[in-house]
Amino acid sequence: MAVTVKQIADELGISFQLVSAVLNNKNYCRASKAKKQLIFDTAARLGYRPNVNARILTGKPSKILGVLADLQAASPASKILAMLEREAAEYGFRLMIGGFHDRFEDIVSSYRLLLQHGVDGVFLIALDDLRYRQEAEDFFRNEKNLVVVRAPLLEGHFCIEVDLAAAFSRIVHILQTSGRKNIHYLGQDSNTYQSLHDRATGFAVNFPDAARRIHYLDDSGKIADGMEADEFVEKVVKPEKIDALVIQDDLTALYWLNILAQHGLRIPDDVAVTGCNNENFTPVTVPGLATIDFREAEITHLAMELMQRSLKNMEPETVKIMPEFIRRISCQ
Amino acid sequence: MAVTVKQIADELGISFQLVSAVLNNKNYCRASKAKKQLIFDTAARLGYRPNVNARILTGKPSKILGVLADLQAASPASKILAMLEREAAEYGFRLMIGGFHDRFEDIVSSYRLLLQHGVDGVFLIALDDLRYRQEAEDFFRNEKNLVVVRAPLLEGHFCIEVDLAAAFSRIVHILQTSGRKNIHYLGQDSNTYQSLHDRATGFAVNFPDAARRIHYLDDSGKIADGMEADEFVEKVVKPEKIDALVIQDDLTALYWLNILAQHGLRIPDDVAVTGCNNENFTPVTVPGLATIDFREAEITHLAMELMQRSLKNMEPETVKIMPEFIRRISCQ
DNA sequence: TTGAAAGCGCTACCAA
DNA sequence: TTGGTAGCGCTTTCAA
Repeated sequence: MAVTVKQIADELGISFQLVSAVLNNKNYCRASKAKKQLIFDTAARLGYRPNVNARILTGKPSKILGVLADLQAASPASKILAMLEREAAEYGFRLMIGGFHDRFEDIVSSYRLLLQHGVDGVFLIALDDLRYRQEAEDFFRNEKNLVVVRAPLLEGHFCIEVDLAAAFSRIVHILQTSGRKNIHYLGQDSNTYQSLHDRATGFAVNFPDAARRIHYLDDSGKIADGMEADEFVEKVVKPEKIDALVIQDDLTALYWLNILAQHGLRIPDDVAVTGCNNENFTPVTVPGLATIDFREAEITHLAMELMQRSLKNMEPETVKIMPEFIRRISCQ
Repeated sequence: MAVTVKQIADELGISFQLVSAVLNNKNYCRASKAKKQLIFDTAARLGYRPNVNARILTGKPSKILGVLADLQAASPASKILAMLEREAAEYGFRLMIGGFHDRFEDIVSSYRLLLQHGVDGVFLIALDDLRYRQEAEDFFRNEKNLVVVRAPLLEGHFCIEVDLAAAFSRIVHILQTSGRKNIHYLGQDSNTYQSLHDRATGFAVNFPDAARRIHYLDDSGKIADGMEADEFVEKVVKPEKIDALVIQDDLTALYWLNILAQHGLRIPDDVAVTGCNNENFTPVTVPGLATIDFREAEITHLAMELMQRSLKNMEPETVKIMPEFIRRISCQ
């Protein structure tokens, strides 16, 4: 059995209330120095650990933060969770996970469960699905202490916006500056996922004729009109002299890196290639793959910062984070 | 403010005890059918959610499971966490995270904190560091409901052993069967990390002359004796006619895939290459990289299963999981 | 300088 | 078929 304040009190023949007051350094406690020391010592000796649930019950903050995250999503959500745990621990918070995937009802029930456990606040991470935007807006409207990370910006809440559109626009700019003349985009169609949508949008702002430069991929890796990757290289990339491919993510980029090489195109000499996500393998591809880093460390640091502000009842705000372009040989 | 049993009771002019008894379907409750229905309806209408902390305080299980995990570790820990969350949710459990990294004190304090929150049990995941083996053994000796996943097997606890040694031994066997004559191993030195140690050990059991077949890498990617990778290919791989390289992980394998290709060696014709971890990029390397899958789905399923048994006070046991070799072109 | 009392929301037993 | 009582461990106010 865990040690309680009462046991410490009994041990010393005093009241448990005094013990509590002393251990929490309460200003309403005027115990003598000697007695204080005695209490501290006994607590340490007995290995006293306050019962968090009892404390929460009296209305104190739980120091638990909920994390609503789509952990099945692409890698950044897991990365963020890992770093967030560290960050939260620094401020004395625990993380409780509420997973969801694909169904908005799961988000709702996960969120409710987190509240039942008395979490002080909740991070919403990587709710990337645009179909739930309105529902989320409605459901969370009156909730307190919600910090939204990489998800649809929610009115009235603290949000961190990872500006993928700007990042992709910047890639185009860099490619243009380094002399690329015919820059195209490869990625999945973006009606559903905000982060995919943003990438294509960011790419597009640079071109009046963006439509013909954007080639959508279907789930099997083919071009959306049914064309195989090989065919695409021979019938589109080569004849049209495409000299730069901006690709939605590193995994897809790695795939195309290889396809292009197999067709005799040299990277970056003939075609520059860029990816996104800064996956662990990008430094060791051949050639090293230029990519975009989300700056998860900054994101999680900021997320905790915003959570603190929220807990202090400060006014909600949206902060933009500019992902970092990591230049590597594939786009020299 | 959250709705309480008392509010429901007041609303209906009855006692809150009755409400509690009815809502929990207690056998000691003999309320009339009509009243029961009334209580259920009112609870639903008011959106009643029981306060978990109060419930825990009365001694009921918290339905919270702690996860002690090194989230900074290589990918499998994050994967396992994500899947474990799903699995736990199926059985009505929440997960609370206690991170640690590199310091055993962190494990201890994280563990204590989890206990303070009244977790029903704790998963210990990816404590890979052999230096802590003894400390862990001692510290956890008398703890209850600990399920150890992919970590040093702990006496007296439920453990899941991912048999990497067997998997690496099996790779060697497969390579031999398919005619490879001179199989070598590349990986980091294994004094500290159990999982690295296991790989080399599994490789070694097949050879009386294992020592000369194992080449340790230092942190910078060089061979431990200071030789550069390029040099190694020219001075060792080619002259010694090494025709298979078993490599500790996929990322390192990808690196060597490229090094070998740059030196004119064909894969798999001249040299077969295998990795480990089943990282997302292995299907799209050139050629596709043979690898080892930890079978995280089975691991997490089993982990929950063992946790349930532990909660039922069944006898601790250790279950082995055999990782799956995924054959791809790199080792045909 | 200290202790008694009340209360957080809930469960469970017992008496009516 | 129901309500009273007690108690989980803690915090805080108030009285001594």
